[in-house]
Amino acid sequence: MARSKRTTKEKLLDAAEKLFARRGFHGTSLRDITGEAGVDLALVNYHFGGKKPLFAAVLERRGAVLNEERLRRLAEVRQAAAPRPASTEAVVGAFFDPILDFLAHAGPGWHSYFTLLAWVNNSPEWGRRLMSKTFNDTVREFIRALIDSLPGAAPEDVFWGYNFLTGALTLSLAETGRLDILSDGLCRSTDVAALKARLGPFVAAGLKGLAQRQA
Amino acid sequence: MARSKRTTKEKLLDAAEKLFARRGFHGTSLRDITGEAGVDLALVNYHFGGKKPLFAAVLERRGAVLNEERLRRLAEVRQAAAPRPASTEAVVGAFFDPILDFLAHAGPGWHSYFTLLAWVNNSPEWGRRLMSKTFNDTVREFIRALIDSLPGAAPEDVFWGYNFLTGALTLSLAETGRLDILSDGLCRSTDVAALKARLGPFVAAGLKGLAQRQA
DNA sequence: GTCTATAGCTTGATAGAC
DNA sequence: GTCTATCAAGCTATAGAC
Repeated sequence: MARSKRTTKEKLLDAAEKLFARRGFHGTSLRDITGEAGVDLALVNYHFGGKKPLFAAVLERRGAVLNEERLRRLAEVRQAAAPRPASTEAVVGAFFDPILDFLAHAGPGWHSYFTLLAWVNNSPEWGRRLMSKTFNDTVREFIRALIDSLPGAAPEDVFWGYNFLTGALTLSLAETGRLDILSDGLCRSTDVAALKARLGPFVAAGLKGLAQRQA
Repeated sequence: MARSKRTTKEKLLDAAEKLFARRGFHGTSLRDITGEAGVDLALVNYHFGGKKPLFAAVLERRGAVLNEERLRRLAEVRQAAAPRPASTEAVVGAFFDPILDFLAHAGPGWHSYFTLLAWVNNSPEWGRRLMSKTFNDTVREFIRALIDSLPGAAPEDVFWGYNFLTGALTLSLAETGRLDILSDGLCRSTDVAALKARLGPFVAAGLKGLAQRQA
């Protein structure tokens, strides 16, 4: 969609997404956002009713799309494996690949959204309420699929494994640039292909190792 | 140390640590901090020179202690394995255990510090500069040990593996409570023993899986 | 729907008495 | 070292013209 044809609401959502991702909720002012969007300050309250509702709207806008794509891919890998359960690798792929594919091919808006998601997921202040609201149903479905894929695994181990999995993902999405410094430029935190090649294998192996551990 | 014998500087560091961990840098005001500490507002500038230097001082106070303990344990596991390199499991343990042991036994200050570390590590705004300054030397030593423990692994894989490892750790340290909700109370994100039993096995298995992946 | 103007408050920082 | 008092700037939100 051309820049000029975006509505005021979309301009505000795009600008807020970008700036909240970089500096968090408290580090971004409505003046920053309306300045970036090129619209008047008062329109935030007209269209969204305040700063917090704007923040929530940013999170929800792409959340539904992401959930839908994830569930579509999960159904796909389940069907391909039926009547056996889908493999751990396939389930993990259905969870990560929508994000990694959007990141690689779907423009800067999705990029900022994922950085923001990383920020929210790690925030004691926002993480529990906002992440749960948008993602719980989908995530529970994936955890069920993971449990099915790991015969003999204790559910507790899979819940903890999901926690590690999402931590590994979200730090990668935050793209702090720390990987670049630590590796002296050998790795780049913006290299989605390198991430995609490694995140799945790491996590699938980790989950399997966890499932086999002695209690 | 008794509460009354703490110096003003220590009171400010303790209060800042607690509040920055909960709401981040921009979400915490100097009035919040001096109120929590029970000291006058103007003393932040007298003792630290401003809000940002106070934030940096909070991060550095316990960083040196953590680095020292980590390196001590790394030397220990290396010596125990010599002349062979220490195992992946042992290196990963030397990296995680100081944090998990401090978390379980060393009081609320360390607890807040680790939550803050999780926040900083995932922050595009602060992550690169502040984490690198305090932790790069130690982390590079651990990555060297991981490479030695994984014969045939490409260094790129180990750098990415370190990224996943620290992501899994820091999301766990953030204690967002999301795990509790997702698991309907079966797991608690504050359960350090449960975390300690699972994080090492998950990460060691993940690193080994990554090292064996086809290029 | 958009804009101007501003209310009402909080922020980080500091000058200066003690 | 500590405290009072205050400043200039920034903040969210809103009333009201257009």
